Amino acid sequence: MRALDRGPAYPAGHRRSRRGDPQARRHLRRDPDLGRGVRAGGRRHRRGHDRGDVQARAALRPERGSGLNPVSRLAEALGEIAGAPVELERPADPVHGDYATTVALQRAGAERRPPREIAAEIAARVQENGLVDSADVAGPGFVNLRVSDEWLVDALGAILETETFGGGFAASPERVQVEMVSANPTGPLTVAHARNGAYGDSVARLLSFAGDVVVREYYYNDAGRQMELFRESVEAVRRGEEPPEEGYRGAYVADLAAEPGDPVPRMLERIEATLERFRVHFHTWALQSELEQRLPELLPRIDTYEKDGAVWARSSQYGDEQDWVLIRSPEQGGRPTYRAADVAYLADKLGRGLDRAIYVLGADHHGTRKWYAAVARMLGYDPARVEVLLYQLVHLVERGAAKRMSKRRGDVVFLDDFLDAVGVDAARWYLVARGHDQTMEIDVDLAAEKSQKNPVYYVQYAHARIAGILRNAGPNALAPHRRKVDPGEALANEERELVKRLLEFPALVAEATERRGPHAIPTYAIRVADDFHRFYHEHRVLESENEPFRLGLCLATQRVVARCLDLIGVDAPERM
RNA sequence: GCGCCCGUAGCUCAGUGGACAGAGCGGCGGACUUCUAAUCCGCGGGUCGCAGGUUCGAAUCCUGCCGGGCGCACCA
Repeated sequence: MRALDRGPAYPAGHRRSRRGDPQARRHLRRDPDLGRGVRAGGRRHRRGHDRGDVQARAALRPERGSGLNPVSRLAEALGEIAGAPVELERPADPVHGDYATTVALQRAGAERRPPREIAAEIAARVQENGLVDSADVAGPGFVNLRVSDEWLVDALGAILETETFGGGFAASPERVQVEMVSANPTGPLTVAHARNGAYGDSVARLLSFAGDVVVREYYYNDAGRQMELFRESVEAVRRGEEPPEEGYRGAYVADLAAEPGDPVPRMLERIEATLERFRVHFHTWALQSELEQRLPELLPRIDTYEKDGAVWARSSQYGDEQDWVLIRSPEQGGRPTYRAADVAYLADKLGRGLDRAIYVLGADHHGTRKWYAAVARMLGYDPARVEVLLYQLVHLVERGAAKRMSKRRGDVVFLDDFLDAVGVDAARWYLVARGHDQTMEIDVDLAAEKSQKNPVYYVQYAHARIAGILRNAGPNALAPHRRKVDPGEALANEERELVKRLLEFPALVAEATERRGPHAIPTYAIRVADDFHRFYHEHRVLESENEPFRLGLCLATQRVVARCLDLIGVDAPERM
């Protein structure tokens, strides 16, 4: 059993490290996970409320595990009849029934009996039991099931029982930190960073929905060579000179040069504003310079040695491919490398009561996977507590030709411009709808046009249509007594399909979370919208025979659609 | 050379052991006196990179090859 009432996850020194910065504002942040404002700094606040948060969440979570999920319940009941765990799937072809199981095929080998024979026995017993309308054997040994209208009506009732249908499935809730974006403040965020944010934030939202307590953190190097180059570049422009060879250029550098003072705080401010606009809300910001101050205390904790005047981590003995320099030799300046800060950072994360530290990194950093695991081992922590999530890179295409992004040349598509062109909803949808292991192409020319064809509007429209129906139904239509679903006649095909679609949600969202694959959510949301639009087209809701049932169906659909959209950071509009 | 990821319809992509492989976009043709037509219905389109293997069953798992992306720093 994991302790949930440990001390605060964040010591004061790390809550908000930009104090002293001109723009280290202490704004009250809206925290989507904890459902209330959380001050971005201050230990007292957190200590007083953390435990309560977890318990409040637990109380909001009527659905633990598979207990109340109708499909799981059916599978469990079938499992008892079959004498083996049963998984239900939805056959692609409707003639194969509502649900199917391959349990007979799987057991045939061990039992040394023909699968169809086993399937026939199971089907017969299920039929007798009255759990389903019909159970048939098909093909090599599938058991195809058709559920009754009553079962579907009850199932819809179960969906409507809780607004968090499908959530709260974490086996043992954890304190998780998701560190993402973490771009150095040497320029505005680009669409490449946006993929990081869209992906990482959706994973964070999934974990939160599962029941974990999630904190989003942004880490940046405020002291390294890149920052020097950035400041030098701005200074050069101010003097009317060319930026250094390896420096930064582009219109934004000129803009920063036009105003006096350190450009870094202004850059950070812009980054933060862009992220807020992109609906990625950070709780904490970590600085490399602060972590470096703790090196004297932390480095002795790990396995190091000196060679050629530098201090090395013996990471090759802990699972990495090689050893790495932590402190440069005096000839090279004697400063710590970023890997030294990595050590301090991970020690800090895992030492402050976090169960799991998640890094969201572009595929060009895949080499650091073994490094982080090695650091965890060197520090004496279980490497399973460190998770590195990789996403493939974003390529830009312009006029059919690949465009190489380089921030230094200013040859990029900034996230702000991308959002101006396509809107936040379309951008977030687009960036998370592809599998994270898939390289992604963004056609700069078609970005704006594409937005009108983005399936996100199809899904949002389903939500808005339902909102319209519920508005017209009036405030009393959904009072509990009227939601008692009670179809006056046999359910129509479109109604059955829609209920079954909604019932897929718990398993789908759990798998998406498990696999860290939020792209399954938009794919599913399209299916839900599909089924709803078809239903809508065929049947009237208001003033129909089945109005109570259909209103319940609409409400349940609206909630699932809204949940899907929220999980990927997209708005669910009431009108379109 | 070594490591990670990817090759599925014209294009962008779903589909990590099940039944004839799917969607969007693009093309063609239909449907609104109605709770929103940003919708619905129909048609066309694929040697799932190639070759073996495992399995009752493979786009999916294993091996090898071909093609593409990304890494392999006293840069971050």
